[in-house]
Amino acid sequence: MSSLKIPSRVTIIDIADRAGVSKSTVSLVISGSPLVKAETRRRVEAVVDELGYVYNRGAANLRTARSDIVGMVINDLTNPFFAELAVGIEGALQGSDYIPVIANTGENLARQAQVFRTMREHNAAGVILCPAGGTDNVALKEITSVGIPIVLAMRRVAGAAASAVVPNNRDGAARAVEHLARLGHRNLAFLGGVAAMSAFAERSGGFADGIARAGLVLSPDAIIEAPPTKAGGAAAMNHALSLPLKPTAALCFNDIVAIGAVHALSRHGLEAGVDFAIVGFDDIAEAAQMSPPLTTIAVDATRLGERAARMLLRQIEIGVPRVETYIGEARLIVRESCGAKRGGRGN
Amino acid sequence: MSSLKIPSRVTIIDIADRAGVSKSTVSLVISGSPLVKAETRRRVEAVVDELGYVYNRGAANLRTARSDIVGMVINDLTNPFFAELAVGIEGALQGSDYIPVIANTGENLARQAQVFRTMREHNAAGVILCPAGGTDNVALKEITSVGIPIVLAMRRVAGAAASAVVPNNRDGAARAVEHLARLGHRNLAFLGGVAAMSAFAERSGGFADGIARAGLVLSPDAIIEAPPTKAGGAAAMNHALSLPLKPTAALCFNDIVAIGAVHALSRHGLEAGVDFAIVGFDDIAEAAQMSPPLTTIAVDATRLGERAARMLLRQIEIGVPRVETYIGEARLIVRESCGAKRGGRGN
DNA sequence: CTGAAAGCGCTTACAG
DNA sequence: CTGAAAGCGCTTACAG
Repeated sequence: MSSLKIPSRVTIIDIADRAGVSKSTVSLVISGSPLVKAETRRRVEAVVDELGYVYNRGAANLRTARSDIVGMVINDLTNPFFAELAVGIEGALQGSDYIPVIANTGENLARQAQVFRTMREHNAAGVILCPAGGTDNVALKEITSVGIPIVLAMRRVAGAAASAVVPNNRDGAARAVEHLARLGHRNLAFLGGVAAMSAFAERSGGFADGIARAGLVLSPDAIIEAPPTKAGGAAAMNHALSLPLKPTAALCFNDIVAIGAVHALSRHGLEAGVDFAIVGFDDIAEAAQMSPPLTTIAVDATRLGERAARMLLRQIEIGVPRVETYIGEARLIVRESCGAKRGGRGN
Repeated sequence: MSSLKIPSRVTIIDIADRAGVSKSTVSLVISGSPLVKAETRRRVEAVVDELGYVYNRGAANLRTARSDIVGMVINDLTNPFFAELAVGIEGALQGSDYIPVIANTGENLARQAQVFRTMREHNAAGVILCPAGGTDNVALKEITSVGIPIVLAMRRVAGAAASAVVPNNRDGAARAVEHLARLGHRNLAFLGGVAAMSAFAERSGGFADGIARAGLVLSPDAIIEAPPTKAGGAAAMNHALSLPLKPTAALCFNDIVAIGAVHALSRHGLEAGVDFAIVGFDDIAEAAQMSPPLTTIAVDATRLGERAARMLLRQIEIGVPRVETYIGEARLIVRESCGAKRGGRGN
């Protein structure tokens, strides 16, 4: 039972005393300044090792009025899609001088506002935001008005002149519809998502594009809003199946919705990929594992996260606010839920 | 194009000047001290609002030699299981005075050491660690020796007197084996995981317990190590199927390994739950979605994360190092991959 | 109840 | 090439 002694922190003054130099010199050594004579540097470094000195970033940050904290503010971390995005962000920040503080807003605007304030109290160098549904331009002002760079990820904010990294939702959705049309489907539905999310407008817009391109007509009740959850997906599918002109295929707002839709289907005695074609969106890990494997639009969340982080880093570096947009690709991944592998509609 | 002016930070001095008090008084108001006269408080608060003052936590932390940063150091954030754990931790930290800095070590010890250093440079108030495989007691010293509380999550570190929050791996594994034995299996394998991980010792140990309790004999080559990945799971299953005494059932180190094992099975023309019984471990979200739905041991990652965070918060509060352990429950969830729903072995 | 003063651990012109 | 000094934005005894 050695009583563990907690040594009070070693500072540059301790180093200076021991090495017989001033703390200015120690500071220069630590920051790698070329001004310091090699011999002096060596002596100081020896003492640094000897005393087990640890740099105090908080003190340095205060002095320089900078910060090495970056906010990673995610709308829903329980969705594996956003978790992947977070992994990408974290990965791209490794090796940079910044560390990510993470916050899960759970689509809650009040919580998001709290988080913004915390970021400011910490003088965050920048923020990557997957905005909670309903986030508006004035909410972002809390961050942008003080010159903190912000990069939106996955979702945009209406009317905001903010940088963003998003997949090509519109194009991806249109391609999914074309694929379904090629398989012979004439009556399609778009399931899930709510209008408050920018991705909904883009994906359902692409759905409409695809319908038009395929020379089909867009039925007004073909677009069925529902929360982007499994339950929402199931509800939307139930609604679709009750329609007078019953669709034979659906593009879902995201993979989670698609999972719910597949469940609802089977509760009706219908099998996805055989009796009804389903296409998801995102390509989360589960998509390939589920039964039947889900045809979906892959957007590569990890890569989008990396992009967002790199964009933020660049903006922090240049120091002046700047609006950039990166549109990532959205690729159709054909698996079995659309029925393509079984030669089209099974009925 | 209004050129956006970035106002230099408003400080308590600005508030003091404007309110006609000293900065000491402003500080007292901000910290909610009861000493301040109500009238003075009101005046100061009005100015705080008027000037849009934002508290500078970095400055306060420097002065008080405290910090509100907590490290969340995760071995593999791409595994949805650990992502769920992270969600639990973050959730429990909301409303506390601490914010989580996240780092994904990717099972890399060098990276983990780097992260520890960063935590010290930030004077972290505490650390929640899912240790990278192979982490030893001396690695933890970097954190513990300076009195920073640490809570291990999911994995222990051999010989370390550190607090930990772990599921009852041993018991869960034993129960899985009993279940399999009840279904008629006599020849079982344990697939995946490597000895460097404490969970491997515990889960494979529980496997052995279960074998003994069922009155079976533990074949020396029944425990097949492999990386805890899909590829590892597939490799382990291939190996198992090449054994002279071919097993008819397997407990897998975790669900990811189980997914790989199921794939390998189908490449051999075998179906999980029909030709071969599979049980996973963890109960990640995919487990219920996959085909066949995976029988597994649920450990409730989110709740374990919450527990770990609350334990850490308590330790930070009491201020003196203390070793506690929380053992979470591990419940058998019977789905289809074990064949129970189809009446035992299908052959 | 309020203010003056010291100090947390750094960095950065400025002198020499 | 190195040191003395000022200061980042707070908190906290201490006096009054």
